[in-house]
Amino acid sequence: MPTIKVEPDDIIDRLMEVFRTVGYDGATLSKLSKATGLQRASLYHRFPGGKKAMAEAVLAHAGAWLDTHVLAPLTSSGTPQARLQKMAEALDTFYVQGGKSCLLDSLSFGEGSAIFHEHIRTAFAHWIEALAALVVESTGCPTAEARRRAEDAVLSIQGALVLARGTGNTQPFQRVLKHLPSLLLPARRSPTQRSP
Amino acid sequence: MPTIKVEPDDIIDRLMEVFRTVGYDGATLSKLSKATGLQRASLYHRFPGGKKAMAEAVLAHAGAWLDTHVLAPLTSSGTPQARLQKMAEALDTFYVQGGKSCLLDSLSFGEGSAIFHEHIRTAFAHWIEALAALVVESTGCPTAEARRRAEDAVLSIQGALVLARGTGNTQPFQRVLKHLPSLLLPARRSPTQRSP
DNA sequence: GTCTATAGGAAGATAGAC
DNA sequence: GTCTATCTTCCTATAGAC
Repeated sequence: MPTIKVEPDDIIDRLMEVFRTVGYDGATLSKLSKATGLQRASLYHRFPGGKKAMAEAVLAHAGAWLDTHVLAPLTSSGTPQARLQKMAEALDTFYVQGGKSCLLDSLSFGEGSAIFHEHIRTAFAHWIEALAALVVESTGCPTAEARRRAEDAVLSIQGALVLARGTGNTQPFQRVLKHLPSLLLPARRSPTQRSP
Repeated sequence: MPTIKVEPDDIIDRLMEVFRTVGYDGATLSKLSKATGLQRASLYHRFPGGKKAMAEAVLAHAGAWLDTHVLAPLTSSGTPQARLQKMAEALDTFYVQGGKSCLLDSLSFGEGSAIFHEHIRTAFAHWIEALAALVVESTGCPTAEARRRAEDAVLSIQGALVLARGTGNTQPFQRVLKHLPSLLLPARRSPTQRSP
């Protein structure tokens, strides 16, 4: 146990950087090797399950991060605005001001879609449920309406990341983060009703 | 010239189905061959530039579709609501009620990101500009505000597709399409100002 | 214009030395 | 725990018959 343990989190972070940038099919062992500084065989020593196991470890790491930095703040004490603010700050860091893609998007194409579909599905579900619960608790609005707003929030974040990747413009992402409170906790008038 | 011409649009459609589902890196010649019913060599006969040329043809085809079914209706005559309705119907068809992904998303990962970035960037730009022009023309609001609303519209569509692919739930996509008029042409009150 | 056959290389994965 | 060397499979792309 006195042997120096090479931080596995560093490795995971570097693997994640590859998967979120090029997707599952694009993440070749060569790229993963280069990104981590480890030879292919060394990666197989740490992840006997190969590339699939690496992506699963990355997804698990991101899931834990979601729990800690997004879901936990949403259910903490403090005003709803403060809790959303915590989440927004965490997302801003995780997505590097909108410049990095979401694994839930990049891993849902190609071979990854079949392998990780259940994991991706539950990640979205937990995120939406936590936001909807906050909306219900804070506004007392019906659960169906709260769920719609929560879906809109998550969808806006994901869309802003797609737009940022496609255009190089991260302003929409910043704007979405900033307007999360007004989207989720509007002062009055049901957003389902629109003017004549 | 009397030789029967095998519809190239059918081929393009089948190629597009592969690229939008698995991305550029995931689109192997085997999958493209199986999807089109043509052997690899036959695909190279039609697309001497190989896989890259196939994806470019698909992207050009989608770009032409965008011009015809999205951009043209937006600049046509008729009420703004009617024009947005035309666009929404076209998008609903193109994305198969939210069940299919957008090429601008799937082709922006991995090797495709470098190859198609400029094409993707301009596609987003034209789409947003056309929507912003409609907003300015219809509401007379400042161009900066119109552009924000246009970005929000595109971003919501993209995010809804990501969410649909991740969760299997296409209701948010349907809701986004339905609420495009209220998002882009709200009756009153600037959306940048939120209540105290 | 389509096919079979194949070249040449990169993919994921493993064996075994150190 | 990391490495070099290697295996097998699959990849993109081409040659040439029909």
